[in-house]
Amino acid sequence: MPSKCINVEDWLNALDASGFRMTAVQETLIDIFAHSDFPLSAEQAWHVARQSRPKTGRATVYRMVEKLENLGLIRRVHGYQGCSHFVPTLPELMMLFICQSCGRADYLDSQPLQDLIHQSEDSSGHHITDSRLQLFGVCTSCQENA
Amino acid sequence: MPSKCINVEDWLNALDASGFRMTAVQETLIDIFAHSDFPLSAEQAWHVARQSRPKTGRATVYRMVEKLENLGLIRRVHGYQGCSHFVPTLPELMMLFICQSCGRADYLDSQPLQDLIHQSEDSSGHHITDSRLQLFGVCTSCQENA
DNA sequence: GATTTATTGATACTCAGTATCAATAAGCAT
DNA sequence: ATGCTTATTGATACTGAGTATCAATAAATC
Ligand SMILES: [Mn+2]
Ligand SMILES: [Mn+2]
Ligand SMILES: [Zn+2]
Ligand SMILES: [Zn+2]
Repeated sequence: MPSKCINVEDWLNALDASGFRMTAVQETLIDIFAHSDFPLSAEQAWHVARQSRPKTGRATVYRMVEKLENLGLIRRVHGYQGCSHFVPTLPELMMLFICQSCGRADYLDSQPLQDLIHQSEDSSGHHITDSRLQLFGVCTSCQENA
Repeated sequence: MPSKCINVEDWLNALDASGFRMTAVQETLIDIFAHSDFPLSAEQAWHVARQSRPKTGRATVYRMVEKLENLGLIRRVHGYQGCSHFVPTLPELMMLFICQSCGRADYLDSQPLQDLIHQSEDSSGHHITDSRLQLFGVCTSCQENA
C-alpha cells in the first residue's frame, strides 16, 4: 500500500550521499522494505532476504535496519505487540494507521496533527520537537469484507 | 509529577474487583508505579521493589506489570529507546509528553486529539478504535534551567 | 590490477522477558 | 481460630531478539 509512493532510487541515493558503500544487500533490503504491504521486523526482513540471497547474515540485516532508521527512511511502528516493526517513511506524513484486522499500515494526512501540536505547545509551555501518532482500528476494506 | 493524581486505593480496588488476591507485592509495586516521577521499566521496578522486599521475584514483577497494563492502570511509553517503560494511566488524559532532557512524563489535555481522531476517521474511512500520541521535546522547567 | 578500508556473515554472546514448578499465603468454609 | 483449596509467589532454567567480534569479502579510489 505504501509501496507505490516509495522510490527505491531515492533510498539508494540517500545511502550513497551519506557516504555508505553501495552493496547488494542494501538493494535487496531496500526493495523488501519499500515493497512490503505490511510493517516488517528485522527478523522478518532477514527471512525474506534469504529467499533471494540465502547467505545473508542476520547482523547485516539489523545493521541495515538501523541505518535506514537513522536516515529516516523507515520508521518504527509502535503497536500492541511491541515496536520492532518498520514501515517506509513518507515525507510530511507522520500519522500512521494500523488495521487490527489485516495488519496493513496506512498513512493519513498529518496537517491536523501539526495544528494540534502547535496548540499543545502553546497551552503546555513545553517545546515539542517530535511526535508519534499511532492509530488503531479497522480499515475500510476490512469493514467491507466483514 | 503524575503521582499527586493517582489514588493507590483505586488501583487496589480495581485489582480486587478483577478477582485477584490481595498481596504484599501488589501494594509494593502499585506504590512504586504510582509515585515514580519517571516512566519505569519492569526491571527498574524490580530493583526498587527489592529495596523494601529483598526476596521479590523478577517474574512476579513482570506478571504484575502485565496485570496493571491489562487493567489499564499503567500504560506503555513508546519512546526512542524502546517501549518497555510505563506510566500511570490518568483517566481522560491520553496525550503523553516526554521531556528529552529530564525524562519526566507530562499529561496533556486530550480533547484536541479526540477531535483530530474523528476528523481523520471521517476523511479516511477507517474505523479508529484506539490511539497513542507520544510527544517529545523540552519541558518548561528544563527550558528555564537551560 | 593493486591498495585501502567499509561492509559482510559466521559465531558466540547478552540479557530482557518467559515457562516451570515446588513453596507460600490469600480467601473461604467450617 | 483452624484447616482446605488454589491463586500467587520466587528460584531456576530457558528462550530468542538483538549485539559484539573478527576474519573474509568486496566497494571505492587510484
Ligand atoms: Mn513502542
Ligand atoms: Mn512550534
Ligand atoms: Zn484491514
Ligand atoms: Zn525536562
